[in-house]
Amino acid sequence: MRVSEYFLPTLRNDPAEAEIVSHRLMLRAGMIRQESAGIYSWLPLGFRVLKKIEQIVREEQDRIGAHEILMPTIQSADLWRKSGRYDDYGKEMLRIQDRHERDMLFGPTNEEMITDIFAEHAKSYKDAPLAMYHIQWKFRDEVRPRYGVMRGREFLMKDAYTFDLDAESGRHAYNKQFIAYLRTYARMGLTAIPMAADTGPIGGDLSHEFIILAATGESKVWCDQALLDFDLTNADVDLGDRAAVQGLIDQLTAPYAATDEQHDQDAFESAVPEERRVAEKGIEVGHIFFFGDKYSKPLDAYLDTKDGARVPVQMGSYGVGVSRLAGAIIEASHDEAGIIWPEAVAPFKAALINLRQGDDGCDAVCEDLYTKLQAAGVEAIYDDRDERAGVKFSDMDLIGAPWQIIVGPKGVKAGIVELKRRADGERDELSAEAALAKLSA
RNA sequence: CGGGGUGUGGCGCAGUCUGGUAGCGCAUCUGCUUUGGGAGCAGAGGGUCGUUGGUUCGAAUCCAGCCGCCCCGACCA
Repeated sequence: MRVSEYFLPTLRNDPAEAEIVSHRLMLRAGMIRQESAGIYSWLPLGFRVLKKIEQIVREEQDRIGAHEILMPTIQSADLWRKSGRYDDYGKEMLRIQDRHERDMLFGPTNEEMITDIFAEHAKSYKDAPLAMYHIQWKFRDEVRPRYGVMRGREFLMKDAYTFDLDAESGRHAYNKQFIAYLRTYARMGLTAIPMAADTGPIGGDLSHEFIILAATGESKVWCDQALLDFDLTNADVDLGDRAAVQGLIDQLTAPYAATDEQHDQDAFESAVPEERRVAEKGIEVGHIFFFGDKYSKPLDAYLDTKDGARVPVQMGSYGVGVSRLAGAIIEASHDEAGIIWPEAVAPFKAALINLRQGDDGCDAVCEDLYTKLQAAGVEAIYDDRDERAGVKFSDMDLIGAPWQIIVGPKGVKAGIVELKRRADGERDELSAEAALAKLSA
């Protein structure tokens, strides 16, 4: 992408309304624009990141056998009256009427709808187990939206739902999601800690939330360092083997982990040796629930068993705040100059900086490199604007591509370019070919 | 929902107390000079001062209502 042809409205000053760092940086980097309280447009740069995050979430859901669907944002009130949540949900639910004065709502979540979908077609034990998910915009009319996309009213969420014949099988579905969640966050360069959680208004008896560590996080967390050291991406477990999966879950839930509400300092100190005690702040980026027949009974989702009985399907639901993650990742990874994207979610892997636009030598090297980067499949943003070096450095640091290739007149004469790693500022001087080879590797 | 703040060109702000017809920095456009960390000079364009009503010869400024947005708390992906 050429910056000269892109829509990248970076800001030099912090917008007054943005308090926390991710909100400030997202606005300054031209990722989002606020439309009203808690509602944002995603501009080209931000949208690229959102899509990257979404894709990782999608791949990990697919990997555990969940099927992607897409349900509407607008739902009928009748469905919610059946579950009783039309009244229970309160003012957080945005209620609307269509032209026939039928009660509708902008979905805050989709348990009712998907249960209804499942119930219509699934009739026997042969139809379970089943897992489906969608990635769709939700609306929750928060009392106080804040912190940019971290607590928006309209937000993008992945919500998955599992359907099983019995609780044991349901537990296995829950466990697979648990593993998928940890893998999802790990792939984004995040350390996520699973915490036993309250089930809240969704109900049920088994629930975990996933918290990523960030100094600016909202909640305090205490846990055993062992949880941070555990490398799940290397844990090669057969997802079909219930006992093996349960073993892994037991291993991941055994160490101490708690947020403010449940934290018990004495228990923490007796359970965790001093050198392994972690007390930090975090951001909730996912929440999973197993709630059995809470929705299947009222919405009439029953399955015939082999021996002719009729049982309510056992369900779980699993949410990931996709748009929130964009902010959360920035909270976890930035410096004074701007965002430092983990490679997996970076809008561009490399920023090609031409320090002397219009200089024949610099232009030639940059154009050649840009073409070759594209050919090699390296997502690059080429700052080809007629701007001073300082402006380009600042903007490219701000938008946070993991790598910068800096091409200046002196280097061009000597046959070298500079490769700078955004995270730590480390620079290498090398030939353009070598830089290309390193980035394509 | 309680408490506190705020609204003035795209962004950041001054002006409001003490009423006299809108200003600064950055950004934008033009020209020249510059060119490895947000350049210099010269010129130009851009604002119903959130909104409605009131007071007044005259309102960004005073008064009243409404709206938007932000922060703190209680509540949440």
